[in-house]
Amino acid sequence: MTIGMKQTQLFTKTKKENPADEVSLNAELLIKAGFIHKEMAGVYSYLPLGLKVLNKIETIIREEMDNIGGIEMRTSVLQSKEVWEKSNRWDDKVVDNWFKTQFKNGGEVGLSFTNEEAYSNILKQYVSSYKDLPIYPYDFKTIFRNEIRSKSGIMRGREFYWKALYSFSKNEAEHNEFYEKSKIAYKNIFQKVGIGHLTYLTFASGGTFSKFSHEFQTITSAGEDTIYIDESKAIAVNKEVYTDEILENLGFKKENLIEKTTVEVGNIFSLGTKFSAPFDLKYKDEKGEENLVIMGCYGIGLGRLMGTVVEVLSDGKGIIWPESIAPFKIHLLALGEDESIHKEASDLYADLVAKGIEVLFDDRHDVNAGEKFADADLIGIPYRVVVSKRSLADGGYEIKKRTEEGGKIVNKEELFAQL
RNA sequence: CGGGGUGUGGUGUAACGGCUAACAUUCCUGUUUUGGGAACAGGCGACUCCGGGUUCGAAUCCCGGCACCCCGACCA
Repeated sequence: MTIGMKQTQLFTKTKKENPADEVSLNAELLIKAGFIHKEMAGVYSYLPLGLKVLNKIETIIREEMDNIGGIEMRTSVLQSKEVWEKSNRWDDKVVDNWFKTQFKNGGEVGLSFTNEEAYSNILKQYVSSYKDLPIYPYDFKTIFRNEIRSKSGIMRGREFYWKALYSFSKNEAEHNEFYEKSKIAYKNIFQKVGIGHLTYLTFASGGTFSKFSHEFQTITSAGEDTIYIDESKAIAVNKEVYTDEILENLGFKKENLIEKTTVEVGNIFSLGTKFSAPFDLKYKDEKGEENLVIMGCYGIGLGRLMGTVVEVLSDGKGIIWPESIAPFKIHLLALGEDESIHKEASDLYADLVAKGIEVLFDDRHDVNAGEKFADADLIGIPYRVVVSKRSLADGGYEIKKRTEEGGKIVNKEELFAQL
């Protein structure tokens, strides 16, 4: 992973004007600050700074998935028609948001919009005994959905990057045990990326094999969901299952619930045998009897998560990245054209990189202090360190948190002691 | 997919049916400046989304298409 980056090498530039074709805050800020580029409606490229953030989110998720037994792999983007016909999800009448294309010989092929079929099909080759289970493979992958209408910047795209884990268990009890573990892992993830205080485990409609699924919903006006939160229990109910009967079953009291607009940043789902049955995914138990594998799926959209963080954490000047997923820890600014200042800043940059501290170095010579400050605020790196004539006269460098107004002067030792 | 709106230099905007499509920003040159998008001077950059039509004349009006945005529907 890149530790240091010089701004003279970073080709992106900040913009003063909001893009005319974006309304959502996340898209406005991320485009102005140079994190993403809009290719078309619902399709964005990640520029160097944006990719840094995405990679950090990916690392956090990977750690949590590995912690609960996840094992990473990567399924193909091009998907076989035959495989999807087994679960009856190839037909456009069943799934209407497929992106499909053709081989030269005329055969049809799909661009993956989810992974249940791919995993079931692959694991059919490897799972045959109770000794093979449980297993928890997962993907980071680009997914395509032919949405009729995309919206909200990177919160809902036609192409997006996600993590999908699938659990393969011997029985319900084993499945439930993992399902509960996954809830904790998910909570950790949202906590780590800085939106834990706004994110609620939410009961949502389940499907064929379970009464409920669980969503992780983050409070933001940019969201599309409505949930009812019980603060005392720190859990919520999605509007789609908000009925008197269900509230009673779950032990919610209506008068304790607060309605909020939220965005679904993750969800976990019990699949039962919905896919293992059509794929004939079975194992032999200790008695030699065949049983269907019990499955679950666990998804997080990384772009949406990144967009949500921006929606939730920003001010009038720009983005405020949590340190955990900021593109860099430090934004080092050299002010003025004086070569001695740039030499000093350049040495400090080298020291920071040598210590493994991630730093974006604004080494531009011909840019005013005010413009550098404005850029730093917009980009939103947690610590700003200024090297200038004034700071050197005062005895060192000025360090300031993005969230604070004033900075303070520190020498090199004090600076490193803080980081 | 229903309804509404918008397409003009890289970006953001302006222009009555009528002069060489204007302004700001970005970018380039130079001078000055360097702690909150600084100043001055000069310069580059546009098939006004595409295709038709009306007109002496179209960025402007009409028709068709495409793209983008918003509301709704939809959303393993």
